[in-house]
Amino acid sequence: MKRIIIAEDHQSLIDGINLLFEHDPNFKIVGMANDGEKLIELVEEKQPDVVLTDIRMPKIDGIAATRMIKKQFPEIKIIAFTMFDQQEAVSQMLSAGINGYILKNSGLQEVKKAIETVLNGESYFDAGIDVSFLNVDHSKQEKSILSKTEREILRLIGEGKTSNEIAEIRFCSVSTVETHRKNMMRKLELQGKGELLRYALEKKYDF
Amino acid sequence: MKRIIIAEDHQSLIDGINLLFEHDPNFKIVGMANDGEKLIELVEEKQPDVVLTDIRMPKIDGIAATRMIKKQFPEIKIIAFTMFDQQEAVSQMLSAGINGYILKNSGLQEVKKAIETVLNGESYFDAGIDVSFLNVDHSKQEKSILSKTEREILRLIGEGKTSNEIAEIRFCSVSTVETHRKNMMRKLELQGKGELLRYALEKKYDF
DNA sequence: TGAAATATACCCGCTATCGGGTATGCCTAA
DNA sequence: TTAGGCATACCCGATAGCGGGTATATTTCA
Repeated sequence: MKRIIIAEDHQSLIDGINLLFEHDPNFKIVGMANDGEKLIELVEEKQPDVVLTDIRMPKIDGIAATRMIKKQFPEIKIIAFTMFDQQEAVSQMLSAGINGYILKNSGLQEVKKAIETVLNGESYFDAGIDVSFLNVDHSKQEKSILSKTEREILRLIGEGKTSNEIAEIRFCSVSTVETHRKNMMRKLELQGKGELLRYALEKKYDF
Repeated sequence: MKRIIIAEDHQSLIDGINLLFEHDPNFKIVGMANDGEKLIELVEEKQPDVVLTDIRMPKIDGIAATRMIKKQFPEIKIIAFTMFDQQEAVSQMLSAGINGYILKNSGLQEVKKAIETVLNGESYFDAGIDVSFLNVDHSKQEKSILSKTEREILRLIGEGKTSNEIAEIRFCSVSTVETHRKNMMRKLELQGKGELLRYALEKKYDF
């Protein structure tokens, strides 16, 4: 009998998955969390076979939670259950050591299939996920590594701060902030007005 | 035996609700839709006792769908099932003639309770909803949610398109796009250069 | 040691976005 | 019937963000 923990901030969805496994002797839901912090606590306490987790959650997000769990319990299988089908989310989750990835607009049978597959030692990826980029993307990520200051500024950009505000926060000139912006854009091969903000928001789980 | 139709773009949630009523002789799910258009068709065909609907859905949103259904079949009870607890959404839904309003981060028991309550002729509002404004703010409900065109443009903003590109895509003037931008910023009470992009990115998975 | 990366700061110029308007025709809800 | 929301489109002015530079001091590491 395989033990499962679910982390998901919509209780209605947790209830649904609960019902799915209620009368199945092969699986048992041993814990449910509405945020990442609770998830970590539960995993440490119960040490389940499989974790099903959302990405966007209060307190600790799914990517950070996955990293923490995989570090402590590498044998626990983790499946991301989310509405994101963005490449960024998928690749971040992959680097965090995820075993499967399913989308919420798939049915619950997909959930069951994913759990069975990862317990079998294989990976499971929803058909709706574009995995074609996985071969290409690896080389591109190595040559664009931001420095500490750049990441700090990128984080502030992601928080909605303007260059002016960032300069004030960091006690430096606006020119310096702008230079860092430009250097980041060059490194990340971005172009256009909002692209750095977009990048900051999409990558914000890296910090 | 009461007949229910569900409209919701996350199949997993539909499956969960389905499981909830599967072994209950008092209720029967007679239809499921993944968008508003399908919902209208289904309601006309099946004429259920209760409709459970999301607000943001493809093609026709829940508010418009509710208006259409209530116009044709005023006796059908409609419950909004959504993650929005914004006053605008609640008041729009109220004026559309909704009978109940529950949030997705409530449990499935809440769903059952809501359905039973509205079938009893009463209204049901989730405890998580701020209804305090209903008595006070009745005149002030002009803070509506975004229109169809506005949402379309917001989606394109979220995809990184500039106003110029959006104008080309939609075969309209740049001025029009800019006006919609400004109207959205007014409605959403946003200010500052990147805020609309930020909003678009943060909300884009909620559709 | 010396090249490369990093952090700091400035220059000029461009333009998309934003904050104010105004306007007109259409459609719907009260 | 009529007020209000909606979609369309324009005006002006301000400015933050970007593109393309240059410059210098420090740190890192091969």
